[in-house]
Amino acid sequence: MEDEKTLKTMPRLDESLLTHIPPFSKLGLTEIREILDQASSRRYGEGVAVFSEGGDADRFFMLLDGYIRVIRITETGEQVISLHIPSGQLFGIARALGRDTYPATAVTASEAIILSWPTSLWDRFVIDYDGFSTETYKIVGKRVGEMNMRLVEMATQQVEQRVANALMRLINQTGRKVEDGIEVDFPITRQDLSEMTATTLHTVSRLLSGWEKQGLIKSRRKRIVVTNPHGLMLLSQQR
Amino acid sequence: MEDEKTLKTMPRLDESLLTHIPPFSKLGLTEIREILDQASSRRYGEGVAVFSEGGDADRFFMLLDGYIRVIRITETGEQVISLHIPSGQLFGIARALGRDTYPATAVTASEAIILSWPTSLWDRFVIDYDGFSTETYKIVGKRVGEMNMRLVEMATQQVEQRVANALMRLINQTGRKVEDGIEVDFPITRQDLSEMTATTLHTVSRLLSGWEKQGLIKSRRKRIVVTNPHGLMLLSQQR
DNA sequence: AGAAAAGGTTGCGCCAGAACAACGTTCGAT
DNA sequence: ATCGAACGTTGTTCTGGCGCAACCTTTTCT
Repeated sequence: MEDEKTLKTMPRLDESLLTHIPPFSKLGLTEIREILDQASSRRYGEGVAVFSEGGDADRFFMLLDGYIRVIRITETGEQVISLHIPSGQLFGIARALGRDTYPATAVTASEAIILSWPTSLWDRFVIDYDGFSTETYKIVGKRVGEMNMRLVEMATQQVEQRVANALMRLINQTGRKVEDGIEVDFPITRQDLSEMTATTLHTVSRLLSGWEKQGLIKSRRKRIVVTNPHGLMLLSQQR
Repeated sequence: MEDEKTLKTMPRLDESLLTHIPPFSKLGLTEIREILDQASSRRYGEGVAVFSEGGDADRFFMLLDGYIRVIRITETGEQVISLHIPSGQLFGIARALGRDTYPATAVTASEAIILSWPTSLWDRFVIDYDGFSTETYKIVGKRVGEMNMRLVEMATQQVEQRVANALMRLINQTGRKVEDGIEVDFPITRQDLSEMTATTLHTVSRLLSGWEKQGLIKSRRKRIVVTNPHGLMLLSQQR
């Protein structure tokens, strides 16, 4: 769980890694080259903490491949998953929100490849690269919007709707087409889903069993395939 | 509820209005003068919508006096209060998050005096006034932090704790000292509190009655005085 | 291979708090 | 002063889903 910092600066990162990613997509190749030359790259195993709540926000990150879960832990030890980050997004950008410690913990939900830069470079990026700031805040805006949606959901919806919603969101954002439907693209347990929807793993298990009987999903250990997205959507909206 | 736009440009707004307010406090008097000269000022009655969810984000606002409630309304017509904004803060800054419509509705929780500028000036402010952007994002960061806290609360705490928390937050952020304690500085109903904490007005009423019997608070219609903040805090933390 | 750990299922009892209901109180309008 | 609307209280009933428990299945470790 401890992340021993083995930051290796890869001698040659391919420019094409970034050319289609929002905060960089408006930049020229030379600029992207500059940015990459200052980045560290690292592979993380599944379930590893990239940074921890309260820690010094000394670096910011870009997820090249894999998935990241942003979690918070309460005084009583319960976990709450506040966000999933798909590949191609910046995260740990405390600096952009005027913070100097990380407000939450980031854990890899699957194997991941992550670029990072020292936070001291943030201001330089903002100044030097046109559009970088604007594009970044669009991402922030989206995340704020998502959090807001979840707040409203938690305040007004029943457990079944919330879990259905969470699952829909997962397959929309991180779904991968498989033969009989769309599969959540990283290992996910009942417990994880319960921590995303403020319920217990038991309730999630019962719901998934029910849905499987209705032919909406198929699931095996840590894997969920949604075979009938439309049916699931109806569930998430009903009432 | 409809707000007929009677935007009057006040001939002389006092510079001292802004000199101690974060995004402006680092600016010189001439810069503040410039900013004020471009602002419209308006008084709003209680319970008036300043802008509405989904509406064109054509202006951004600064609350000079009073309180603003940021609400969202679900398909089924339920309200959820997602934020209270105290005087001295910017709001409706959709532009800062790369949005071109307002993501929520802002309603005055009390009489209010509000400055506003056309959104087109936002970029100009960011460019022209040093530190404006940074200070603004600190505010955004704080709000994101608050939303996150509420998410965790809703996911892990019982109703009693949530309501106690909400009340603590209200008196900390907007409290006004009165003879026998600290009073919430704007009219607030049981319904309002229930919309902040995802419960019903009945449950809130019962809780407040209980707390009053325990000597923690005193309340009359639309007014709540916390007479024993420490005791309330214990409640909000317990378990 | 065998054991242990992690993940998943299912049954059952219980209770916090929602839903429903009826009534009291305060405020503002005329 | 009267009336109606908004706000608040309190009693009773009912249920979603949590807590607890027992057990099964798959994966990982040695």
